[in-house]
Amino acid sequence: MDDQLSRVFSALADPIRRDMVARLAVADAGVNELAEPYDVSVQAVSKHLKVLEEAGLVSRTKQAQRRPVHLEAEVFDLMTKWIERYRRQAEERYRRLDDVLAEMDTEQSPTDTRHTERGAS
Amino acid sequence: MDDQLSRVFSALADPIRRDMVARLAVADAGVNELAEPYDVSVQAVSKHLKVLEEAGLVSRTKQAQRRPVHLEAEVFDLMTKWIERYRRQAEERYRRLDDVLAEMDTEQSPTDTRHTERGAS
DNA sequence: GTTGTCCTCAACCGCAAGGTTGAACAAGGA
DNA sequence: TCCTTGTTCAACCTTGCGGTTGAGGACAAC
Repeated sequence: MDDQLSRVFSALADPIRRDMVARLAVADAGVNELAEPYDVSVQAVSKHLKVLEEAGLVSRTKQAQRRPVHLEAEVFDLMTKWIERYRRQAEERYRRLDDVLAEMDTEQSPTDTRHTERGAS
Repeated sequence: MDDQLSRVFSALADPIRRDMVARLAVADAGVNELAEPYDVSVQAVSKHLKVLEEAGLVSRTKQAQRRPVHLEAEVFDLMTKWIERYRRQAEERYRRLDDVLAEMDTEQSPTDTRHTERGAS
């Protein structure tokens, strides 16, 4: 858990933290406000926020005695880049494999053995 | 750690597992082959693969006594969708905020810059 | 058969993560 | 001043994760 990518993925592995990110995408919020929907203590939520902050996903600005939490969307790019890189690489592999198979089947009927694409929801 | 999204994020939070995914994007591989570069036992790597498999990121096909590991790229879409959704939402917020600020600038004197908080709604 | 290779299962260990409660701190309001 | 609100810190507990070693199962080669 040393590099940023690990911290970001790890931070988003928790359902509560993902939900907090989802809500912070709509509007900034204080800790109490954030803690309200969940069945855990405010201190637990404060810990979750610390994790998100250390991952670079949120920032807290001191404002009076409140500490509004703000979503930092830039870190998302880090993940997206990582994901897209290897997904594209894998898809490229399949494409090449399909080419090879197609070449082997030049005399035969062109059966499409391509992998299912973009299924999940 | 019940839903798939949590499993995927959690699986990719580990540097070794991310590296295995990176290598599997290039070519399928056996467990020993995968374990070779790392300074851990083969059993540990086997456990890592189990985590990746339960996250739906890889599949293992029985082939003789070997069990080649294959990367399943579809699950990446699950993450990308989640990430893009909230990033877009956050960016939309900033865009609207900028519009509001621009509107305030056009209607008021540009010396009024003390109110810079990015408040909710 | 026996051996060797590849892999997984089981039991264990150390440590960090996520939860709790109780106390403390900072700042506004009475 | 004292009280209330919002938040964090500290200590603790339990669970799960990543690592180990040792044993065992499946299959190819001999």
